[in-house]
Amino acid sequence: MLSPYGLEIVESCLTCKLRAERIFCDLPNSALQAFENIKYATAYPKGAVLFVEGQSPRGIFVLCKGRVKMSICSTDGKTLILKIAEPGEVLGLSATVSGKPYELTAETIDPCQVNFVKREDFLRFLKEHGDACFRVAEQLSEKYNNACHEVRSLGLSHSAAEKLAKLLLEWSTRNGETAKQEPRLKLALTHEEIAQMIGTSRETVTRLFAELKKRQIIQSKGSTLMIRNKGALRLIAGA
Amino acid sequence: MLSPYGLEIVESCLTCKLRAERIFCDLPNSALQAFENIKYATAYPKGAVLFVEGQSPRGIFVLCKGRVKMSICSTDGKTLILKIAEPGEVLGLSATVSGKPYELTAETIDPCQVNFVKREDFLRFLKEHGDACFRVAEQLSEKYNNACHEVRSLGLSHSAAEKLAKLLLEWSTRNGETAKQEPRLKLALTHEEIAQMIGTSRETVTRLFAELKKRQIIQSKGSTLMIRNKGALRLIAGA
DNA sequence: AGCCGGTTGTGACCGTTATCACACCAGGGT
DNA sequence: ACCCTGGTGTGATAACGGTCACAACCGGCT
Repeated sequence: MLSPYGLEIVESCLTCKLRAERIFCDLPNSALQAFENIKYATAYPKGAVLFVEGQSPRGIFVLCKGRVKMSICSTDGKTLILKIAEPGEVLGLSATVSGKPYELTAETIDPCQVNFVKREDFLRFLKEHGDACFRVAEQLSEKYNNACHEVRSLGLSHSAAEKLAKLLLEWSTRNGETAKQEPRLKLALTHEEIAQMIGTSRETVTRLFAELKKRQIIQSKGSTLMIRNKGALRLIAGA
Repeated sequence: MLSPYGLEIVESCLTCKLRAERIFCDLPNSALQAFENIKYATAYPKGAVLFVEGQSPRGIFVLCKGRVKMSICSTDGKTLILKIAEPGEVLGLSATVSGKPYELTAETIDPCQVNFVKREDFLRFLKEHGDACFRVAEQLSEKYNNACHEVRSLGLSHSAAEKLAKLLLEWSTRNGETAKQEPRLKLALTHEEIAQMIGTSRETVTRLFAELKKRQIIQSKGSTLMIRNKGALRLIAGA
């Protein structure tokens, strides 16, 4: 079957082939069946806003397909991207558990498939399924861990160069490029967005990239970026 | 009874008078009894290190009395204080749940009473007590929320002045001084430590305080600080 | 009293980076 | 071909804040 935004919808969690790899989805069948009954399978186009920071929590969004930009934003319009969520992640979890407002804004950057669960339903589900509750704790730990990394990067770096280098190195540890001498990665974000990820200005990012290219540390063709000198990059990252 | 560091030890969680006010301690009696059996009541002097970031998790530390400084630290020795933990908080929780290394360092800044629970015991306890598991999720949400605030402050502020103003305003919302026109607060930290909380240098903090005093926004006698112009402070904080 | 360590105050200097202001260059639509 | 829009390169300028270097201060100790 084909959905609105050119997505093939996975109808049921029970038959989802991606289950085993995911932290949250991989539950015993009884719990999964219960989950099945309270979830709403939905799809969003690129650029859709799932929730906005400050809203009181309506429920959780389990991301099945596509990527979602998680950000905070100041009164004067400056935006900071905390992370790009990947399939398998549960969005809005901490707010839904605690009842406090969403602390982030979630905006799709691909067409996305999402399972939504209303807050009351979800809380009831947790009370009834202890094992799911533990998974939630695990997911929250994961998120906390992430946030700590962000704090470390933002708070302990001396320069924008350091933060950019850290980001590139982190990206290069994905997609099985970890071990490679000269890892490649797809630059899926604009300079503006990268700037928002490391808390600096767009111009600075552009200049830093130019600098890195001049020093032969990176190289790019099209949207593919190749790290030619991992050592030098690590040096800049301050480790 | 009197303990090593001049602390009066609360022997049992079951009779602890502080229970009701605390998020984690307030559990049904059956769970609390089980908790009682696996916890070790311990006491630490001021300056003791409960755990260090990067260590693999030995277990959780429930803080009953005293304050604990939670910080991260870079390779070159720079320190960033994320928060000062107060009684009732559970330290090392996310690492213990996920099994990943502690992401923070915990150091007592008062004589402290702490209930320690070994990781295996704690995980078993969680499996057997669904309601406790939910409390853990709540605590983790709380911590995540905190971390997000830290990220916001570090990442979206334009200046050190802004961050300091935010910190002072946050402090002033404690101790029931919230509503007051000219809230007072005890300055329990040195300029150095304040600097580490907002990710700036000690000298900058000193200069900022001088500036604020000159502009009659704050006033201090001894270790007591009085906010004389909340409006102006809020303006500096950018809200 | 005198000495000490830790803390606070202050000046000078200089690097990093935000900001503004453009030029430039795709790609898409008409 | 044209324009537009959104992304990218690059210079000039100013300010914020880190760092170094001291002086001043304030307990506590002997």
